[in-house]
Amino acid sequence: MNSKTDSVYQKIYVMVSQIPKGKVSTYGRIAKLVDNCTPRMVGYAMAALPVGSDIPWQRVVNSQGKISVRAHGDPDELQRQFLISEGVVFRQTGKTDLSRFVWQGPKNLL
DNA sequence: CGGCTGACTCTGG
DNA sequence: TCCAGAGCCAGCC
Repeated sequence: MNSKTDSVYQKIYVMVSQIPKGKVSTYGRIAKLVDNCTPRMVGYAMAALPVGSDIPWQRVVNSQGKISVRAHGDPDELQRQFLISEGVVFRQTGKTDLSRFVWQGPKNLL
């Protein structure tokens, strides 16, 4: 991986792409997986994604296990539908069970 | 080079 | 449990 040619955003996109179906991850967790990255950077990187991108941005939620509302792009309810169709269960509070669906990271694959 | 933008997290009340 | 404020940094004009 040429991290020198890849921007921080690109690293984030690659990391998000590693999230398996039926699992979710948080901005903060992705940030810890990516070197020199902060939770905001992850959010900003997602915000820069075009609609219908190859990146499973839908599997990224905030630390509360809830879907963050965005100004542009796909609506939050669409993101919720995507996760539900993947097997992720949402509580009536609008939050998902992170202790059950959160992606522990690539180390789990090693 | 300077200013604007933005899908967050943490802490305290 | 919910709400407000502060900290934070890469991209793109």
